[in-house]
Amino acid sequence: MKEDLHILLQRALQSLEGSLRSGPVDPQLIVLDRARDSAHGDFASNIAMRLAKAAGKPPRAIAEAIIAALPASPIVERVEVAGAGFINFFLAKDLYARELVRIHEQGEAYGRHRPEHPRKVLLEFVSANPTGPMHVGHGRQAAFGDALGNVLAAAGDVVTREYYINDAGRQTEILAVSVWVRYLEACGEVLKFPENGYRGDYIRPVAHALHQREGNALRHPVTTVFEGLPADAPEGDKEKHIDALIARCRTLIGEPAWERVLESSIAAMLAEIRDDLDGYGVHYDNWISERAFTQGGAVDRALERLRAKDLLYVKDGAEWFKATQFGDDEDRVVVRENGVKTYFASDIAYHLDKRERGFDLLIDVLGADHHGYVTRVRGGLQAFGHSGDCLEAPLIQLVALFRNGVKMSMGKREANFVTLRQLREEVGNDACRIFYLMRSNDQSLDFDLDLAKSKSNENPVFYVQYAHARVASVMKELAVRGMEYDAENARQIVLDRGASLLAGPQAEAMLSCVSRYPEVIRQSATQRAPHALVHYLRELATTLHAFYNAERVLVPETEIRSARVYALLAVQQVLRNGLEVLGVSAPESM
RNA sequence: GCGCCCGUAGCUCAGUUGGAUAGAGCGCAUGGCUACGAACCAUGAGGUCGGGAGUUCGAAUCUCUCCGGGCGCGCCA
Repeated sequence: MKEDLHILLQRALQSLEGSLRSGPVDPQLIVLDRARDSAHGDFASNIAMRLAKAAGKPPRAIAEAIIAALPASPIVERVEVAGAGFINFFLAKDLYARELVRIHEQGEAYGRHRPEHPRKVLLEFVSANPTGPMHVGHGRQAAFGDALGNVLAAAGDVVTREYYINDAGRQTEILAVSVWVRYLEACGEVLKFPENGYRGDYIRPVAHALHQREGNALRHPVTTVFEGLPADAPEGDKEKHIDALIARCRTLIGEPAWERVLESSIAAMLAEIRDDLDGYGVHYDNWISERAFTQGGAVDRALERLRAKDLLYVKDGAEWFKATQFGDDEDRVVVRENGVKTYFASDIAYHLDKRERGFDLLIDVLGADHHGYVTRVRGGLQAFGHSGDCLEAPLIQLVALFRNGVKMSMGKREANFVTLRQLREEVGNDACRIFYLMRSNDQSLDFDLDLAKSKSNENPVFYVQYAHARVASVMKELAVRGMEYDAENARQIVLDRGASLLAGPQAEAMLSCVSRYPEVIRQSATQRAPHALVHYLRELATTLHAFYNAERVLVPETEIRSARVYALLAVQQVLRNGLEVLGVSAPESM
């Protein structure tokens, strides 16, 4: 609807190029918005005001000229100049009724855009370390990433979802040693658990499984294990302590056994994460293992290329990347003094690989605490000649969980924290997702458990789902009463007399709102803002509820009934499409 | 100290390529079920858009500055 109008405006401006003294007008410049006040018509454009300065003419004069140059079209009833130079479009009355027909014809595809040359987008999100279960912060990232992927796909991008498994590096070694220490306990040893280990209960089953497989083969007396290690916190340094413990473990049990512990621990954590995401309805196209990626030599090759470009140098025994050349605050280490490559090194290679796989746009959904990291990764891409713009990193602000009005602690190394699974089981997937998605990603979120569970009106999921179910209920009632509804017949009635049959403030508001859906999808994609869709769906549900309360649907008059049912089914379709994009179910009854 | 995010109605928040009278939900007040689901609807009260300055036809939106809150600033990931 909006696109048709946009084309008319473009044509008008093209024909005026000479007289406006402003040269060709970039179509991007043409802003066309829904009028907030119906007195201003259906759509309004401020293009005349934007051109006024360059053209050296008053906005209203330009507006008049544009209107005069506007090609005749059946969709436009009349056009006015208003205010400082707004061009207000009043559309043909039957246009909204015709849009209903379009919704019925396109069904699930309504609102989806099909550009000629779709972008290839790589969307990486969650990528939580496989060192424990996902927490409520990951839940927000998962909901956002998944919905954003759906929104982009609906807007016409080809989206690939990827999970990068951080299964290399120190954190996984800490995981393995945590499992081993719990294993020692399972063997009957009594000891003090390291401060910097993963102390969560989820470690214990992994340790018990290890005990079942290995028996006491990896058991060593506590005195041997801790003999001569640097002191743990609070007296000593917990980092030094755990690193020494890792080294001790590897010596005592041997490298082959260490590898078994490491791999089985990671596999167990990863299985739980995949299971969690699966249960949450989040599915990936690719799972990329950092270890496999590194072992394939990709990181070494990337570093070699950087050396060849003279973008690495050695200082203090470590090798550094000249990140400052690309806007970072300081240069960054890629190879540590001990010869081990940093996570950043593999991330450079990984992002380079994404581009070399042919993706136009890379999106990393990150927790807000990673914001300082983005510049250097972008710098890595720029070092290989890629534009910095090809990487975007929407930051997801923190989630604070409240129960009974009390904020709950969330550290992964703490014994007790609320997992995503617990949250889902407590409040349900749908409420969970909507709650996460209704706020802008750069707004921190207080997740009130009691509120999400209470089925109160403050949780819009019920409101929107109820609107959807309500239409289903009307259809059931129609059948119960034995009333006639023929879709083809209704279509013809709406095409012929839709504007008059669906008149009245509530019907008009509903029809106008439902026709906005394609615009909302586009805007939501452009702004990387799934929450805009949540707000829209709530608004659409409002117009449906208002219409339902104002007008009786199942009336004896066939034409009126058909038109109203036809309209409700169209709104229901759009609600379903929108909920689908958000990853929320659209129930027939509640 | 530096960087990023946030500050809008009593509460939680929408509103960013600058546009017409700043919106929604909750809460509060009042009203609506003997006909399709009242998990709903209708009406109303409620604002110096954190403060100040600037840019211009026009600023919640852009710039500067100050205040307040959150998060980062590792040879961790």
